[in-house]
Amino acid sequence: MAPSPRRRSTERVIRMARRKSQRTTLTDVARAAGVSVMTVSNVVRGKFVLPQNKARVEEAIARLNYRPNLSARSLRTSEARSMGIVIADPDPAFLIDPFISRLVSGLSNYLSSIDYTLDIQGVVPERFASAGILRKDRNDALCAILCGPSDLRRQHLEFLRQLDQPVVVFQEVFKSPSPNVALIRQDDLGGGKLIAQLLLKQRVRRLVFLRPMLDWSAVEQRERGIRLVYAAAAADTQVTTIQAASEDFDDVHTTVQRYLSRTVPDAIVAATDSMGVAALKACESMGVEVPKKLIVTGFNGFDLWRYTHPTLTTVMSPAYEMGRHAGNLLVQRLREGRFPKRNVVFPVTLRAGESTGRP
Amino acid sequence: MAPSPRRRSTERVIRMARRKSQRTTLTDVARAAGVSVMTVSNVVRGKFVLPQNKARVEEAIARLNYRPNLSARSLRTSEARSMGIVIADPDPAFLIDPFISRLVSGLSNYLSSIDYTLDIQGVVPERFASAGILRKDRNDALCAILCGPSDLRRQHLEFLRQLDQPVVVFQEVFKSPSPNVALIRQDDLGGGKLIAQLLLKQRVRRLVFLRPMLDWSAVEQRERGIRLVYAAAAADTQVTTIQAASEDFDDVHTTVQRYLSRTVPDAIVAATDSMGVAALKACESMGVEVPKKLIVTGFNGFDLWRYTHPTLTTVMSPAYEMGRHAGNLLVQRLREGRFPKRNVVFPVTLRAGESTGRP
DNA sequence: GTTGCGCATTGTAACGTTACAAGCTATGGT
DNA sequence: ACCATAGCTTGTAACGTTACAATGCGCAAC
Repeated sequence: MAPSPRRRSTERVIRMARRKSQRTTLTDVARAAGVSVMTVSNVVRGKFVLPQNKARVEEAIARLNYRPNLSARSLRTSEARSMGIVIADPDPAFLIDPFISRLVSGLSNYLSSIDYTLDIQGVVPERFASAGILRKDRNDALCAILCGPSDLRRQHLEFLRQLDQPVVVFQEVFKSPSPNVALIRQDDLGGGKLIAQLLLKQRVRRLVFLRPMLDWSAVEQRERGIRLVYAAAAADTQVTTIQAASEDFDDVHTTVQRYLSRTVPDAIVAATDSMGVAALKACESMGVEVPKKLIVTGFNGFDLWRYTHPTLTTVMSPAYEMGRHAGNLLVQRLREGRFPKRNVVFPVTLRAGESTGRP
Repeated sequence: MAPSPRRRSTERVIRMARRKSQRTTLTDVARAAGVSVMTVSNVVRGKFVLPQNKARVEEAIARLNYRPNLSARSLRTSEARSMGIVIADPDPAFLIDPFISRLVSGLSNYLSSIDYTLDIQGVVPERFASAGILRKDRNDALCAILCGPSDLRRQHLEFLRQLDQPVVVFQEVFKSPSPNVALIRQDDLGGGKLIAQLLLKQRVRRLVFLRPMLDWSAVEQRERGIRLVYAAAAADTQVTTIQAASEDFDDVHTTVQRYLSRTVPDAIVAATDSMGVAALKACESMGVEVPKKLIVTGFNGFDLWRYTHPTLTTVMSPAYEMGRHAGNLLVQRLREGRFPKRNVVFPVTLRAGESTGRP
C-alpha cells in the first residue's frame, strides 16, 4: 500500500521540529506567524502579501531574529548576489596602495547599493591560480587587479578567460580576449602626454623617467606618452629612463641619490607618487633645490601630493570611479548576457603642484 | 502498490540528465569517471580514495572544469568558511585610511591561509543596522570597525551583540558585553604616554593636543595618556586641546593657522598622522620653523612619516597584526565555542622623526 | 571452506530556500 | 442563489552537497 500524503507530511513536521540547527528558518517563522513558508518567503523578498499577514510575519521575523540563509537561497536560485575581487600583488598589505584601496572602495560601495556583497582576496602572483576565490564558485562575477611581471599577467589573464564567470580586469592593455572578459583602465598614455606637455612649457630639455624594474603595463604607457610628446618637440630634448629595483622608498631614494651625484637633469618624472616623494627626499638630501634646480613630478596621485614639500605635481587617477564602473559593467553583463563595452578607458587629470615651479 | 526503489532511482537519473544549469556538478564528474558522487566528493575534500579511482576522478574534474558549489556545501554543513568585515565610516572611500587598509589586509591574508574568504562592506554610521552584511547569514563570523560618534557606536555594539554570530570589534574601549563579542585594540593610552615622555625630554612645556571634533575613543585615549604624563610632571606645564571640524586637510590647516596667529606653543601633538601633516604644512605657511620654533608630532603613522619635511615623529600602529589576530581569534571561537580572550590590547611603538628635533 | 574483519565505495536523506502549479476565498455579475 | 474570476496562499519538488548507514569485496585466520 502506498503511503498516504498526509502520513508523509506529518513525518516531515516531526523532523523539522527536531532539527538540530540553532538558527531560525522560514519554517520557524511560518509556524510562529501561522502562515505557510511561501508567505514568509514572499514577505522577505518584498512580494505582495495581504497587509494583515505581512504584519504578523514581520513581527515574527523581528521576534525570532530571522535572517535568510543565503546559501540555500543561492543554491535554489543559482545566483549569489556577490562578486569577488582578486588582487595579484607581491605586497602582503595589498590594500595600502591608494589606487587599489580607492578602486575597491568604489566597487564595494556600488555593490552595496544594489544589495550585492564583495569577496576580496590578495594573492602573490606566483600562486594566482590556486587562490581560493578562483577555485570555488561563490561569486557571480569577478574583478582582478594584476600586478606582477607581464609573462605572469598573461598567464593569469588566460586563466581568467577559462573561468565560466564574467570578469573585469583593471589596468591591462592586452586586447580583451573573450566575451567573458572586459578591460577597464585609465588613460596612462594621455597622462604621460599631459606631464610632458607641462614640462615642455617649463622649458625642460633633459628629462629623466624614473620607474621600477617591474614591467608594469601602466608604467610603460606613461613612459610612451612622455616619449611621444618629446619626440615631436624640439630636437635638443632628451629622455632618459632609470630604473629602481622596486617602488620601495629606500630603493628609489638611493637610486636617485646615485644618479644625481653624477648628473642633474632638468626634470625627474617618477612613475608613481610614492617614487616621486622618494625622489623629492633624495633631492633634499643632496642639496638639489626643487623646483629651482630640478623639477620633479609624481604620477597616479591622490592626496599625497599636498603633503610633500614642495607639493608634488601629479596625474590624478579616477580609481574610485573605475571600481564603481566595474560593478555596473558586471551587473549589466549578468542581466543582459553580454558586456555593453569590453574596453573602457577613463580620462586622467593633471594636478599641478609646487614641484614643477610656477606655470 | 508502493513505487519500487529502482523506479525512483531511474527517475532521478533522468532528471539529472535534463537539468538546465550550465555548471558541472559532482554528478557530472561521477558519471564521467564511472564512480559514485560520494567518491568524487571524497576526492575533492581530500579524504582517502584508492589511487586508481582518485586519478580518474581528478582527470574528470580537470577535463570538465569542475568547481565545488559553495552554496550547496555550506547549506549542508552549515559552515560558510567565510568571514565578514563591516566598516562604519562616514568616508565613502573607507579603505583609504591606512589603519583600516592594513587591518583588512592582515585579516584577508590570514583568512586566505586557512582557506576562508572575506566579505567586506563599508557603511555610513547612520545606516549601520541595515548593512546587507549584517542582515544575511553568509558569514561564520564578523569583524567591525566603528568610526563615528560614540552614541551611535554604542548602538552598533548592541546590535552586534544581538547577532548570533561571533564578532570582533576593533578600537573600542567598552568592556566586552557578551561572550559573542571580543574587542581588539591598540594601546593608545600607552602611545600617548610615549609621545608625552619624549616631549618632556625635549623640554616641551606648553603642549597643544590637536584633535577632530568627533568623539572617537582612540583619540580620547591618546589625549588621556598625554595628560596623565604631563599631570605627573613639572608644575609649569600646560596641555591645551584644540579641535578641528574634521580630519580633512583644509579643516586642520586653517584651524592650526588660526591658532598659531594668536600664540605659538612649544609643541603640537596631532591625533592622527594626516592631521600632523596638515599641521606641519600650516606651520610652513605661517613661517614657523619645525622643530626649531615648534615641535610637531603625528599619531598612528605608517609610512607617511618619512614623506614629510621634516620627517614626522609618530606612534606606529600594529594594524596588520591586529587584523591577523582577529581572524585567528574568531577561528578559535568557532572551533572551541568560546573566545580564549575577550579583550586584546596590542602594544605600539614610538617612531622618532625630525619634527621633534634631535633627542 | 567458511567466517569474520577492515575498508573503500555506494545509496539516501536531509540542509533552507524558491519556482510552479494547484487550492482557496471573497467579490461581483447575472 | 450561483458561477466566474482574480488574486492571495499553499504544498511540493527540486538546487548540489555531505553525513550516515549499509553494501560489497578481498584477505587472513580458523
